Formats: sequence, C-alpha cells, structure tokens
Amino acid sequence: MQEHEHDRCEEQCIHPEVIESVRREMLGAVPADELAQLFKVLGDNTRIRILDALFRSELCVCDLTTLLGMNQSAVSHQLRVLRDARIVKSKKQGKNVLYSLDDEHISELVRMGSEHVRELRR
Amino acid sequence: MQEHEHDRCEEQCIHPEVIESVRREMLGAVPADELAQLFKVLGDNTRIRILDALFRSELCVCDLTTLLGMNQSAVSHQLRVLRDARIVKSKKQGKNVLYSLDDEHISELVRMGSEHVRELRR
DNA sequence: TTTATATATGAACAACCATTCATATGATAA
DNA sequence: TTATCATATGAATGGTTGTTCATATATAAA
Repeated sequence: MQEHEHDRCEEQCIHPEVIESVRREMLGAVPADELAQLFKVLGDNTRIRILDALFRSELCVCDLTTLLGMNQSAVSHQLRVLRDARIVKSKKQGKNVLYSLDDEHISELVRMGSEHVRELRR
Repeated sequence: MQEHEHDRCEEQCIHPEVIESVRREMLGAVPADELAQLFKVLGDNTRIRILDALFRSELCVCDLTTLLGMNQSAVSHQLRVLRDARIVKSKKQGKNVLYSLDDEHISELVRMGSEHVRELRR
C-alpha cells in the first residue's frame, strides 16, 4: 500500500468545493470511454479519407482502394473498424459491397473538425 | 516495380466518372492529416476526461490529478499533448499552473460526440 | 463444373503511445 | 541560504494499432 498524501495539493490549489462541484458534473467513466473510442476511430488518416470520400458518394471497396491509392486489404481492415463503430454501413450488390455513411452526426463532426483545423492555420 | 492492375476493378464497379468527381472534391492530403491528428488527440480516455473537467472550470494540474485519480506525471504528459495541439492553454499562478480550454470549437466537438454516443446506445 | 473477380480476415511485424519511475525545474516559505 | 511544494520531462516499458502478406469466402461468368 502506498501513501499518496504528498500527491495532493492541500490549500495551495483551488478550493476543494470547486473540485467537488466539477466531480459531480463530470462525465461518467463509461460515457467518457465511449466518447474517446469514437474519436479514436476518427483519429486515423486512412479512415478520415474514407469518410471524406463516402461523404461525397456511396462507393465500393474497389473504388476506395483506387481513390486512396492503397492496398485492398488495408482498406477492408479499416472499413471493418468503421463498420464496428457503426459509422459506415454496407450493402451487397452483385460481386461488390457498397459502403456509405451510417450517421449524419459523423459528417457534422468531420465538418466542425475541419473548420477548427482551418482556423488554427491562420 | 509491381503490377497493381489486378487491384483495380475495371467495369464492374461504379463508373469511373464517379471516382473522378469524388477525387476532385476530396480533402487534400495535408488537411486530412491535420484533421486525423486532431481526432487522435481527442481519442484518449484520460484526455477526454481532462477536457470534460476543464469545460466545467479552470483547474490546476493538482486538481486534475485528484479528479482523475491518477499519477501527476501522467496528467502532465497528457496536458502537454493537449497544449501542443492548442486545445488547452495554461497560465502560471504562483506555484501552480492553471489550465483551461483554448477553443470553443472543442467543447462543441465533445458535445456533439457525446450526443452521437448517447444515440448509439438506444 | 472451372475460372475470375471482389471482398474479408488471420497472423506477423513494425511503429506508435500511455503510463510509470526517477529526476529536474521553478516558485514560495522559512 | 535551505526546504518544500507544484509541475515538467526523459527514459524505459508494456500494450495497442495500421499495414502487409497470404489465404479464405462469395459471387458471377464461361
């Protein structure tokens, strides 16, 4: 068992009431985890490019492979991550599988994120 | 040099014009990278909880350490990641360093993400 | 049936990342 | 000055993750 008394700031920091009020309002462990998981899925260059492409049009894996200029296997693996997160959906059409965005929240998130990034550049 | 002809679907997939039009509209490599980087920073449980806490109130490192119930060093390392991404800002006050959100876009992103996660749960 | 095409997936590997430990820096108090 | 407190940081480490390769599955055409 370890003593952590020295890890805590007693009177030097902001008053304990602030800490308590923040603690009451804070996100629970589960929602925070799910939120972080959502952003983690969005936090990859390949997946962002896939979503950006699907935002313009429904596309099959082969189209995405061409557009991204990368391995078909890599694209499929990332599509699976997006499918598992219910960010994209797929439907079979003959030999192909057509992918599209599953949720309008996601395009909004990408739009807002882009705006933020653009403003940071100024 | 490798032949990738067999990686491309010729006539079976969606027409080439669709691919061309999507290619013209798509995000450039640099914006896509920056966007993915932003989401990557948001895609961590500890950092989300830090942002959620700072959304409620300006706090010092010590307060955050108490609120998150984790190592001071770990909190400081994550604060650095958030500072580098210009998501939080800091100001010195005596022995303490007070952190706060640097941008209102971020709280909007967190709010929208939370909403999405909540709806997925239904 | 056999052949070709589109997609999915498991395993392996390299690169990345969050945390911990130890220590350094910087500020206040004595 | 010295001692103490709050924060920052470098190095090491264990765990995660994106890509590649090889292969499996599934559909369509011959």
